[in-house]
Amino acid sequence: MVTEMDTITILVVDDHHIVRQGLVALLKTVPGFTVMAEASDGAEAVDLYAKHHPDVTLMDLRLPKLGGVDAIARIREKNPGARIIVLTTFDGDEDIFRALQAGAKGYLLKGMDTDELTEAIRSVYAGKSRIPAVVAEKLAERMSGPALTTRELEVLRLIVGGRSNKEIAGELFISEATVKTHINSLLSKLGVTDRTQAATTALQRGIVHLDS
Amino acid sequence: MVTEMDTITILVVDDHHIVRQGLVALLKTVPGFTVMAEASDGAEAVDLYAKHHPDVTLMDLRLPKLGGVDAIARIREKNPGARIIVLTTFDGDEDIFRALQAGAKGYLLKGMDTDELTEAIRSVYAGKSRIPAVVAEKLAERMSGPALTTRELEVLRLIVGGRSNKEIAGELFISEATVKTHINSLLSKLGVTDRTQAATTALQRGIVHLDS
DNA sequence: CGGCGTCTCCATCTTTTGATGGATGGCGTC
DNA sequence: GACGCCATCCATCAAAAGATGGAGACGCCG
Repeated sequence: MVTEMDTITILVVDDHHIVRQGLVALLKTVPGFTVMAEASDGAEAVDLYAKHHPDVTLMDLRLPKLGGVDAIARIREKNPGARIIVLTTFDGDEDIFRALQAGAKGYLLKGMDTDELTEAIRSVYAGKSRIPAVVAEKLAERMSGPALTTRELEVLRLIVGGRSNKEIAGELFISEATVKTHINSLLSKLGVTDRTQAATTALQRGIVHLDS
Repeated sequence: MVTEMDTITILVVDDHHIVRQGLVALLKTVPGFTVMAEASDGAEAVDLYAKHHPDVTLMDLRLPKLGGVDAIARIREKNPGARIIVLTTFDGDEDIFRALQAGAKGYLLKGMDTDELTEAIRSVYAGKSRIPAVVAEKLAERMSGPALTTRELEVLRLIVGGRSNKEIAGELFISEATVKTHINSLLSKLGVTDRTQAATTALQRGIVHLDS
């Protein structure tokens, strides 16, 4: 139960200065919310969490130095009760999934209005978790397929990297035939029929990222 | 020349509520800047520009209804003197290029600090254009290669869409052999060796987008 | 006009890719 | 330990993709 008197302390984590400003400005208008700290990368987020122990943390996933997912994991490692809301411009399902695995309690899309944001913060603060319908849907879709094995993921990453089967075989020290087997199973797991589709859907679903 | 007395009126265009708030909050702290209007999509941006004629427009490229590039083009069609700064989280070179083609005078990345932002606004207001080094570099890189033809672009889009050569041939009413020719030339223009690389670099360079 | 560039189109040959079927070894459960 | 389960590995064969060389159509400029 949250009384009118309580003030919810918040840590904001985002590498974009403008977004941080936006969140602070937005949250300042809501009575009962206090932004107690701001971090611009994952490592700083971990430090600031340890120092301030905010009630709720709003965290972007794409962060320099230490990724959002890892930051969440580290924070919750030492503070299992940490209430963290992921706030991102839709990166793809896989990131959502991993963030929730790592212990995020909510997942919000930038571009939501103030009401949605404040309501989510209050919900999560109250111990509930909060996943918007769009996200839940994507999540369910992702769940449908079986998970890729470690090897399959490695191969997939190399495919997205533009390597040929021969090159993949060389880099993984396996035969080209084996590479094909892995490709075959990952193709069927992803529900596609060739490597190009595998690459694009992997990117779309956020299973791998283009490092630009 | 800008005197101390002048106030620069600004139109902010971004579909993310939070980003708009951030910009407004940020700009409010700078004396001489006035955010006179905010738009959340391209169509609204065009309308509000016509209504207010701001000195400078800050515009995101990824917008609902009417894309940022098109919005820039429409605004400058009627107002050739319009000073527009693109403000985006790096979408890929092609978008930068098209935005500048459409008449954008500056290109900023979200995540820049207040000084860079204000300086860019003042520069553009003064009639100069302002492209950060990172962006200029990418732009030069893009310029290096020859442009894809209309047909090649169509084929490329279908490749990214996961179509086979046979399917592409069917959709474009040409023979499969012809498809291969187009692919061959676009491969060399993109500087890659197969369709998967073509797909990923096309996405990376923002030549095509995954519509998710 | 004549030549030049370029976009479009097509056929043949080689390489790569993907489909299929099957073998090995680890790991947990009963 | 015996069993199934699954990840990993491999070989063979058909299909798709890519390299190469070349032809006709069109606009542009000297």
